[in-house]
Parts: sequence; structure tokens; C-alpha cells
Amino acid sequence: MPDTESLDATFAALGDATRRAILSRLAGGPATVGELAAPFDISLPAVSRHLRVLEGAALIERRKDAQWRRCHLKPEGLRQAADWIAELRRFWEDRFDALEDYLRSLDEGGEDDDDGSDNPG
Amino acid sequence: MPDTESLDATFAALGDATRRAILSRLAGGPATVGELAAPFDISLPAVSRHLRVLEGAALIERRKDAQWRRCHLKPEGLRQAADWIAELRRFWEDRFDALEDYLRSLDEGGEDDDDGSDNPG
DNA sequence: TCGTTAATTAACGTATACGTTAAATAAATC
DNA sequence: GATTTATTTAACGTATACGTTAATTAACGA
Repeated sequence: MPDTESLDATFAALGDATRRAILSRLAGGPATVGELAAPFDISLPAVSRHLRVLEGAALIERRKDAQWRRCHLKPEGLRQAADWIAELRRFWEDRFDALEDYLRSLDEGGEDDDDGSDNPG
Repeated sequence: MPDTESLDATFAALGDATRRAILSRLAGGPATVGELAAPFDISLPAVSRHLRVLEGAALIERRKDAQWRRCHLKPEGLRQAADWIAELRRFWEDRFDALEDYLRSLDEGGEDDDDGSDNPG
């Protein structure tokens, strides 16, 4: 399981449309900072900052190549985020499975020990 | 495909550990604001704000029930986030499949029309 | 109706996020 | 070595995020 902080960083990084667009672009293959910046209306330093955020979230890697920085996707962080969501959904779906089982058991005439705790407090 | 803004909201909402903990709790079943707040060291208004953020991201729903607000998970937003990640990963993996195919074609003695554009600019 | 409980809104401080332009660094090329 | 190209860092403004405490709204219950 990834630690809390890295999930914070990953999800926060994904919470920006520019950064998601950059990731989409990188899914098609590596690119330099200038190439990544081209489609956007924001300045190069702004893109550079986005890349730093993505790198901090383990979503990309920047490799020095002469005067260029070649960026490429690093799907590990992405996987951790996907895993977290998947786990939550599985847990959630299990609850409904359990509910179904319970309802089925009622149908078959079984007794239950519902404690009636409907109200909080 | 979910629009950009709602993905912004969803991922940003997931980028906070308190909110993710709240979602985990809610995956086990609905809860009131007070119940959700109990495990945390932060004030009730702070939790209330987190819930508003989660609601704005379509991750939960708050239903009025007497003086309580019963919160429950609403997995639609979660699904959209998972879909976005899945799509990106699929795209990324396709690239490697294509690369494999290409390498295999070289192995079989085929010619290729690589334009040699290795350098940017 | 008055008091209690549940939750939100208001008002506020501070930290972080994201953008800008100008200056600095690093490597290639003339 | 001077110039050009690629990218980052510095310095700065403004908006948003997240927390607090105090006040408000809403519903229940004596």
C-alpha cells in the first residue's frame, strides 16, 4: 500500500487539467519540456513547475539529454492511485454483496440478530 | 467521458488524506457528519467543509434526516476518475505493444519508414 | 417555549498553488 | 569565447485550500 503522503501528491497532481493533458501526451511517448509546453497558452516556467509537480508525484521522470530534458511517463504513481480507488470500490461493493446475502438469508426463513441501531448518538 | 472540470474536482478531492479516510469510512456504510468527524482531530466545521468538497466532486451525497445529515458514498465520481486513469494506462500500454510489433517486424527482416526524427526542434 | 443536539455559515489567519516576467544556468554551435 | 537554444530559478501577485472559533440555523424533546 502506498503511504498517505504519496497518494496526496499523486491525486493532487492529477487534479489539474494541464497536468493531465501533459500525462496524456506523454502516454504517446517521451517529449521535451518545450514540446510539452507548445499546446498550452501558459509560459514555459509554468509548464516546468507542472513537470516538477508530476515528478514529485512519481508520475513522470525527467532525464537530461544534452540541453534537453526528456520527460517520460512513469506509471508507478498512476498505478498506486488506481489501486487505491479499486480497493475502495471493492470494499464498497462487498458491502452490497453482504447486504444481498443477508436479504437472501431472510428469504430462506433464517433468524437474524438485528440490534435495531438505526439512530446515531 | 467526464468533463475536465469534474475530473479536476474529483482528483483534487481525493488529494487530501482526511477526505480519503472519510470515503473509506463511507464505503462501509452511510454515516452522519458527527460520526465521520469523530476519528479526526479537526473541528466539526472543518469536516463539514471536507464533506462539501466531496459532495461537489460527486463523491458523496448528503441527505437530510431529521437533524442529521446522513452521508453516503456516491461512486459515480470515483468511477470517472478510475476510468480516466484506466484510459491513460491503456493508451500507454498500447504504445509498448506497437513498439513490440515494430521490433518483431524488424526481426522478420521487414523494411520500415522511420523518418529518423530523433531530435526535437 | 426553552434548552439541547447536529450541522452549517461567517469571519478570520496562514500556507500552498498557479500564473507572470526577468535573470540565471547548461549545453550546443559558430 | 560569444551566441543561441532549452530549461530552471528567483521574485513577485493573487486566488484557493484548510484550519480555527464564534455565531447561526434546524429539529427534537422536556
